[in-house]
Amino acid sequence: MVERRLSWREARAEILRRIRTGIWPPGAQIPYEEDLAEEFGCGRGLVNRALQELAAEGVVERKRKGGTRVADHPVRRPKLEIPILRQEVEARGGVYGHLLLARALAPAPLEIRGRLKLSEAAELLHLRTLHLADGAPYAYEARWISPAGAPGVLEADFTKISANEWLLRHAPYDFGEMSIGAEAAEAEAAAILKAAPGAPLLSVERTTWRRGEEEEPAPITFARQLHPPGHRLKAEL
Amino acid sequence: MVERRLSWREARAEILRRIRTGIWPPGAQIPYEEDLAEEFGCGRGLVNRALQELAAEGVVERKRKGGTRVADHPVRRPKLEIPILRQEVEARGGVYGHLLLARALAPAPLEIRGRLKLSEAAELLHLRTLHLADGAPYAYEARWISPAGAPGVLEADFTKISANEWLLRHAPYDFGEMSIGAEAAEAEAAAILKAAPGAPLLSVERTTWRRGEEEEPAPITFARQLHPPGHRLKAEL
DNA sequence: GAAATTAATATGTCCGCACATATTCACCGC
DNA sequence: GCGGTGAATATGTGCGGACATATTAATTTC
Repeated sequence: MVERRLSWREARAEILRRIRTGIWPPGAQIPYEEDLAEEFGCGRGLVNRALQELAAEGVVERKRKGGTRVADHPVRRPKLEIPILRQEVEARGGVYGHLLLARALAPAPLEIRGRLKLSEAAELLHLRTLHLADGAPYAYEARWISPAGAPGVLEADFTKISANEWLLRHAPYDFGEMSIGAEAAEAEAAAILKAAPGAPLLSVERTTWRRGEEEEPAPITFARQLHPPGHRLKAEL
Repeated sequence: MVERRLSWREARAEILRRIRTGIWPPGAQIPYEEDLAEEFGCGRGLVNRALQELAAEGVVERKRKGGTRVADHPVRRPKLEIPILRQEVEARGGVYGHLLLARALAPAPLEIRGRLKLSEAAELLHLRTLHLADGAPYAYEARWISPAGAPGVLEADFTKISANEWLLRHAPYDFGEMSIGAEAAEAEAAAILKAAPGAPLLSVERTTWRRGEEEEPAPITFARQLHPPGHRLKAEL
């Protein structure tokens, strides 16, 4: 039971607490909005808002007539902090820099075509960039960009602005995927990152698409960033 | 300009569109709620709701008196998928299992004390567990649990239920951190995970706390999971 | 008894209003 | 000028009511 009159944020917190502590276990039916509103001493609107947020987060499932129930797997979605390299570096008080090591327009390798879900073998812009923090290697990036998904990309000068930032500005994506793993440094990456060959590198891959008006989603870019040994990504739970 | 009367979801989408397409560039001031409400043909409440969601996502920044402006770096927070091993395994259609390799009550090592921000050298429950997917090594976990933060933990039988799930059920956390990196397999981990010594392992560390009523937050647990080579974490952008 | 219709119900959406709260800005006295 | 004071203002929160919509349950009809 609750004593005070709750705000909608407090109501959400209280509901979440009851789910987390097992008072309302997964699959259980939650009291109706009106009943909760009465218990919490607030209007139905506030309970509705709280429950809608929880539903959006995947904690509960709601159906008209049939009420609200706790999701089978109440999800906790950790939020990864800033995946944009420049911000990552500057947030730590470092000076960001980048070097364009290679630039080429070439047919997409098979692996990349798969990542971007490209049916035909289109020509892609391929870039290799070294990102620096305070002059030290921070990430070695291999990137493929679809000129169809990012108009104007062939004219851009990526020695001045990083591909990451250019794309963010000129070809914003609608959705994408990210994948994180550990890889052994092969010779080239080891040399560039000043790591020992075979050293464990953190690998971060990103693929992004743009959703057309009524067409099929168009791939924009695929990028793989390799971080030197010791690098860690942080997230909040 | 907009023709139809918009719902709050449509309003949010329209505002997001204007930001993404650069009509309202980063740093720009957004019209006031009332003006937008008039343009969208809806009440201020709906515009308020739309803008609040965008503010919660970090797309815009709002201040009382001073209005709403587009964030300098309209943030995209990738959502990591299910970090709970059992669900991770079962979602891929695998059979989950786990083996308790070691259990001991011992004073906290210095490194762990630092992670949990423990001032005194309290005794912690230390566990080493091998998580399995279809019988194959999936993750090798080293975990320290504070009996103070997780009452009853000393009586739990972790051969039957994994520490992860026991904690989720009996000592839910309020907040925590997560850190992801790549490490070379030392001898013990390599043997247990059936990997070559020195092979690149994905390391996932989690620390969780519970927020007391009015007291200081109490640490619950710190866990480090090492995944065999090739393992990748997925996230949506 | 099966199928179609109707009623009941819980959530979804929205409005108009009111008041709280934080911040800015103009004004005032010195 | 300079610091303090108070009004103006945009957002934050909340209520109560209304109607829409989807789904289930009950009822009627064949």
